[in-house]
Amino acid sequence: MSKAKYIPCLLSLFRQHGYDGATLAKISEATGLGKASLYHHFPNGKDEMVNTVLTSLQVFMEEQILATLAGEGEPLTKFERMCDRLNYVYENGDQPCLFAILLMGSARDTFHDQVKRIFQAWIDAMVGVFQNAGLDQELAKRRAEDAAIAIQGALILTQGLNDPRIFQRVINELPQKLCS
Amino acid sequence: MSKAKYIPCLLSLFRQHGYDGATLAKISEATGLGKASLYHHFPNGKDEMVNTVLTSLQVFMEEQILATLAGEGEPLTKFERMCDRLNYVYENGDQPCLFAILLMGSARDTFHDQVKRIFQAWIDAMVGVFQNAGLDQELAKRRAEDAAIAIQGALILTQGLNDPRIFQRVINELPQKLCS
DNA sequence: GCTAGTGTACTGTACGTTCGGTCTAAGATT
DNA sequence: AATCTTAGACCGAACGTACAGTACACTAGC
Repeated sequence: MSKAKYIPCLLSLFRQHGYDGATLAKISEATGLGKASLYHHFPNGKDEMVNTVLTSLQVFMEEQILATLAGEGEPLTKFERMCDRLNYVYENGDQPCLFAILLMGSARDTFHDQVKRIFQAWIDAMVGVFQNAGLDQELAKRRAEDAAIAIQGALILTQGLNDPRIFQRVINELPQKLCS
Repeated sequence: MSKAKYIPCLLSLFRQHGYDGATLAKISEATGLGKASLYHHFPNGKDEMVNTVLTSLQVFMEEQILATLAGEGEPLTKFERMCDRLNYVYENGDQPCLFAILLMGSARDTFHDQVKRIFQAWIDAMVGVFQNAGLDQELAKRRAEDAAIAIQGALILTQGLNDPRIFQRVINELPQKLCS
């Protein structure tokens, strides 16, 4: 499955231009592959490219974040690790969230279900941490949602104001905030 | 300026389909105007339609939210009013934020500056409230940013999970949270 | 000689935009 | 009062372009 080779490039393109803005011409230029080659690797076209990237992000989350949250350790340590990994995917706030992008373009219908599952799994994993720490279910759910809200909101505002310091501040403060 | 007549319809379309997804064909169908008639009202095409909607949202914010924040009254009352107005524009969380949509499509470059100004003005207005209440500048800025983050993040998560209760909870809790 | 991968040239479609014009209603002219 | 003029709202049909996607012959490496 040599598709993996093109994931970073595709991710970057979809984040920069959105689903509709990332045309096959741009993808062809960025990957260095002719259209025919793109369709050789991704027979189902653009949607398959997005799906591949989306799945790789899902795997990253499961292996790097959900696994940590579900594993052994202090809640604070887990959330620090989570924020470190989020900081890595979003490149210190320089990159927008592909999930949000897909939710806001014409491809919403196609990918909404998958995005929903990813969001839900992430929140559920955080809820687990809070419940293990003794919080009741309602409070655990609220805190987990608030964490996701803070990350997503920070990414939007960082994009809107063109100021990565906003994302960095949120990422730095979040672990403490969640454990207080 | 009969353009105003079509703003609600256009806003709805751009929020539902995004900039690229809202094609002239769909706009024509939704407004009941032929494509050529659309160009009679908006000689500069789609960009002018977006700009008209964007400007009307800016005016709404200035008149309904920024004016309140800058006026007389208790901070808590001001933020309650702000959240009430936000709840109205976003239709209880059913509608996504047009600013975020424009930041994430292929039209980012065209509208980024205007969106940035709107975000900045909103945050500045909130900073003013906090400073009037005696908070130092740094803390005021952080809290104002956190408010915007909470709103934007809640909208994303509400869209992603298809659960307006998330937005409603954030809107309900926000005024108290900002004043504590 | 087979196969994964590629380049070129092409297809049909859907896009934003423009053209040329009709219809209506209100004012002005006779 | 009847006719002419004008301006704005409107629209069907078409334009050129750029899109996603395809056909097919070719090549390099096994």
